[in-house]
Amino acid sequence: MLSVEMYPSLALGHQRVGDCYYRDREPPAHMPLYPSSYDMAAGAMTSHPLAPPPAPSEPTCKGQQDSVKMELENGSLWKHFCSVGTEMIITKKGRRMFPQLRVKLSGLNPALRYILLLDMVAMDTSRYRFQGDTWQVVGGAEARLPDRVFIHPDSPATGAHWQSRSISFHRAKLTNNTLDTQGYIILHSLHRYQPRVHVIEARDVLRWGGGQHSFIFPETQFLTVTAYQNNKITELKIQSNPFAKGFREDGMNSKRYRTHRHTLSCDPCDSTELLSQYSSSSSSSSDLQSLALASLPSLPPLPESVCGYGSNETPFQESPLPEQQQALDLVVIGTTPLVSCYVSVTFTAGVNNEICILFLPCRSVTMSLSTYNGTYPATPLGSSSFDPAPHPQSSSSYRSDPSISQPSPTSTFNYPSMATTDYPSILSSSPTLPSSTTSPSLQQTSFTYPTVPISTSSSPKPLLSSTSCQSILPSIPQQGLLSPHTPTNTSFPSLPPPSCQPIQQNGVTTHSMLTPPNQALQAVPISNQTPPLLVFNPTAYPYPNLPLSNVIQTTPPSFFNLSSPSTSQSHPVPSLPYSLSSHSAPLSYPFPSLPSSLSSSSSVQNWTLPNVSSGSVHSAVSIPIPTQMQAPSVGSSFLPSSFTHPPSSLPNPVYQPSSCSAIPSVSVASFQPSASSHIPPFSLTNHSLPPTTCPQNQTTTPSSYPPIAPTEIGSFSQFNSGAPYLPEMVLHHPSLLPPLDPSLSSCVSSSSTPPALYPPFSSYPLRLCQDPRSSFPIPLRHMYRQHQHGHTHAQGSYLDMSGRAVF
DNA sequence: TCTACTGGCACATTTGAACCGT
DNA sequence: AACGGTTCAAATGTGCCAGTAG
Repeated sequence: MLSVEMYPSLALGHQRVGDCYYRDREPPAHMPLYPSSYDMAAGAMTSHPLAPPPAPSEPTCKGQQDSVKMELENGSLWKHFCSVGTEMIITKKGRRMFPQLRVKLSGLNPALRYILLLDMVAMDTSRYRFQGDTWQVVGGAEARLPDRVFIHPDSPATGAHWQSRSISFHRAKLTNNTLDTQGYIILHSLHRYQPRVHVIEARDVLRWGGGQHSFIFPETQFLTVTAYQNNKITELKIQSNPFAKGFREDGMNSKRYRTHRHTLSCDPCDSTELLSQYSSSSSSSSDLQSLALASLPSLPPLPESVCGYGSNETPFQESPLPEQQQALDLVVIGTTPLVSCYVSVTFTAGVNNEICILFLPCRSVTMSLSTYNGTYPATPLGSSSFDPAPHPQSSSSYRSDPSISQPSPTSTFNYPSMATTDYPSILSSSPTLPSSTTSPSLQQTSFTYPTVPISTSSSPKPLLSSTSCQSILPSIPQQGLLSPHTPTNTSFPSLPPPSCQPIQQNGVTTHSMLTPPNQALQAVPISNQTPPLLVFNPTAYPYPNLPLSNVIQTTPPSFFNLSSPSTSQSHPVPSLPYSLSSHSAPLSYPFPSLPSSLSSSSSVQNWTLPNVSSGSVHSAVSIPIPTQMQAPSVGSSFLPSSFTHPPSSLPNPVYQPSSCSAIPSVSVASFQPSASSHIPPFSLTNHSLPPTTCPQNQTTTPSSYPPIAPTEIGSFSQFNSGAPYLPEMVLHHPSLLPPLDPSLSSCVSSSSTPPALYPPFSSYPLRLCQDPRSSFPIPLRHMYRQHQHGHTHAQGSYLDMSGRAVF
């Protein structure tokens, strides 16, 4: 299955934004771009600012670690929108994004499989309002919502597949329905978000956790709205989106036409005739409409395009790859095409001491990394988990370009005009977890949330001064030279430096996403250059047979492969019975990590859905975690009530999944791919990580880790037999990973272990949803539709990660 | 009263089944 | 019977707008 555990880093959710860097930048480049709202909130709550992480060191294998690059194909369109202020409609039923996120990948290993994910990162903790033609901060952000991730329907697919076509996330939908059951990405209205794309190496259908590359495109950030606020955006959308052709000036549903529709003096039949004259021609409807409208003397000439690109661009092109050809042999594991499923996985290591897997019905291809904690909002901050005060610095990321926007006394919010040069898209080109304490990806741990003055003022504050880049940094050493470790000051200078690329938000050193490439965060054109990799430390560990570019492996391959003597005994893991054909659509994949009774496809298909009302999840699969890693009190089963959400006092709960406590549980022991051509039962041998492998102490190189006896992976040609995966490679940056409670793990008991700033992390369930329409050998759209129209949830209710019934 | 949100509407596009001819 | 092309209807996507709720 999409073992979530296979993708622990994702479980981090928004907080991962901090690990996103412009890899082509030098040291300052790895400063976190944006802390998620969650991060911000967490930071605001904590009274124990994290110590700055060690100064990043130059990766020894820089350049080798990763050459994965991602380009935003429709970047020009995005930039147009960004220059105006991109708004995305969100509805209860879900709304697609436009412009759609269409990217091009390169640098992947053609033989390896990758999973592409899309998620949204809250850019700040503010709520906005469109006033006076500008966006202004009007208060604090809403409570954190369930983190959901959209899995590209092609996932998993080989690198060759991804690189051979443009990758479109046009099927991703945004919703403001917090109770959404379709798996759409849930967002708050009037909030700012930044789309983020993850490329995760999927070693096989059941295991994720290879190198992870996260990308963001600054120009793709947007504000969510339920109705367009800025007319310019509306015009842009109408001009650019084929679905909105009817609203174009030459369309039959245009304002102009509507206005005149009932007042037209001309005989409607005339227009009809005009249209009929061309009805048989190849003229587009727009052309016909134009002709029809042309007959209306009261209408002025119709502009071709508001921005000049609307007519030339084909913004709504589908991915070259027909959906039916797309492969999706990932999400369906354990079910038939007729039975799409939700997979909810919970990381409970350290607390519940087990990993629970929920198989739940679903109809979309999204994965929810439910780190949402319904109780989380209740924080020491008061009524809001977020700092209600508008953070000038938070908006600084939207630093307006003086050359583009006129200074406004009201400090209007202006999106920056995008530079002609593409921004580096890579935020985080690195393994999910840094293997070294110097890993840039851990920069987020440098978030030293200053005690931001909580303003209760209801007066709207300017989102951003159009004349200056606001930063909370008292002083920025130098443009582009601000170290991510620069001590932060809790004070917020009213007058930020004239220009500041590095922006610190709530103490989080970051860069303006809108920073022109030629500045501190100067980006290298994506298309032509391979930005230097700032990401990782040589301590990254290569997967077997992975090219050096992909060697960084800091993420446990899979939580599902938790090795534990007890686990192996109680839940024999069947060997993978299938080969990973590129686009095979597994109709019934036995679930290796499941008890034998549940491993069969039939069992999975008939899986009983959790009964929310009863407070128990019947379909949950609990995988005990090694005792030594267990928290003092561990639940024996996955129960809704067992979700131990981080206390509101947690400094930064979002990091918990990465906590040392979680890693040991993942104890990669069973993930030793070998040269052997068959897949043996997952070894459940518990490979306790020696103290030396403790993330906190991790400064050693891969070579320092004795290879673990490789296990046969099977027919995965991509797996190099010669390079066994080293579980110990899963390292954690001390500053990033919340140290385990000393009592929980010996590895954290060392003197070098920083004080435990985080309580044992709670569960971080992952919910996977599949869109049956994608890549199945047989058409599923019809079935999908039937489900949709039924408005019924025959699958039953299921428990969201927050413990509440979703449906 | 204002703001944000919702649902219905009309229009356009997409999708897939049905039909037809080879 | 199989295949390919065309047609058509339904589903879906989109912005607009009136109404509603807070």
